[in-house]
Amino acid sequence: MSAMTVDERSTTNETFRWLNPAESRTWLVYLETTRRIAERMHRQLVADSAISAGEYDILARLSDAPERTLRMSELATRAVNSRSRLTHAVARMEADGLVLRTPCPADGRGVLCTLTDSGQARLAAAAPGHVTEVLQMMFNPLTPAEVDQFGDLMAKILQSLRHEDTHPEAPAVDHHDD
Amino acid sequence: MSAMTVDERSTTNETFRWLNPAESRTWLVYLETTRRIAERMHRQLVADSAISAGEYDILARLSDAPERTLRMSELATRAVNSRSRLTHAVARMEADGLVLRTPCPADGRGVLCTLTDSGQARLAAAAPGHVTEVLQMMFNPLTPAEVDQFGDLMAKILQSLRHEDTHPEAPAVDHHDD
DNA sequence: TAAGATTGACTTTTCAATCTTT
DNA sequence: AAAGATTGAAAAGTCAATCTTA
Repeated sequence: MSAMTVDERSTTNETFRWLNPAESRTWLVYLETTRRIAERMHRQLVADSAISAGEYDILARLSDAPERTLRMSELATRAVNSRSRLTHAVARMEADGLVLRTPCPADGRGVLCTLTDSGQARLAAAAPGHVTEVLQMMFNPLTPAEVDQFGDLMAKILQSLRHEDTHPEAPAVDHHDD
Repeated sequence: MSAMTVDERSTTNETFRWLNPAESRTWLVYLETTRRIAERMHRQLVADSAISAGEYDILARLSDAPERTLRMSELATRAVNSRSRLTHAVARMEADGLVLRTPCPADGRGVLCTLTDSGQARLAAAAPGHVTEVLQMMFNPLTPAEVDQFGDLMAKILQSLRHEDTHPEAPAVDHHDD
């Protein structure tokens, strides 16, 4: 994705600029690394436990929730995003007996999604292999100090992403030179 | 995806362990951050330029290649992965006039994929908006030193990933305590 | 009217053949 | 037989309604 290097800046308005070499290199490494990690994570889960990465995520969120239960909207926010994708995914998982849906007593519009014993068992069977893969992919190559550094940098980016999602149109750049 | 916390270690063999708190935190931040970045990148491209992130990637790889041309297998490796996904995607893009396929003269099995002028124009139109989004998402919140740090950490992980893909079954852990 | 969730149509991806050339 | 690429059917995801309750 390095057609940052297309030299066409005629559509520019305002203070547009391209990526500098350091940014470009970091961005390319970022793209390849994240793509590979997602791919390997998914493959390992499917091969060893017959669940997709998205399904694992859903099971994990439910497992951590009180009563192993979460409202669909909450689950969508925490796990996969997209309401309708979650509905489709949960419908498939319910057919497989991994989760269970019940009307929400407190709010007639809501639906509660609960992890079944079977779902919990599937998660428990999948978790060690998944964690081993995560360790091998991401943490074995890093020292403890680097693990923290990496987390800090990611957190800094994430904070900015969340901020921009909450306050759209707010550029969030520091303009100390105008 | 924090069902690293499932306390079931019976399926363990060898020297299995769970993530420690620092690793767990970094992993969760990593997952949310990368998911958000991929999502925003894709949305911005579709909204502003009517192309998907995957299509942008294909256009960009071709644009950087000599003669704006790459063999399908090479393009698959560099861009999207999966042979058949690339075939389907390129078929759609060819129908839209963005790329062109021709038999490979050197190897009768191969197929060359070439970026058309129309495809180049589409890429040029999309690139500034895309780069602006990348800057805003990833680089505005970081100092130049942090950009390098981040790139270095990612590169370290990537190197290990590539190594494991090349040498399967080689754990690549340092066992300085046995 | 808005929020929560679902539905169905359409698009994209995956997976397992298949076909051709080396 | 193996590599490069394609195909078509099945699975998953997206998007724009739709339905129900607050």
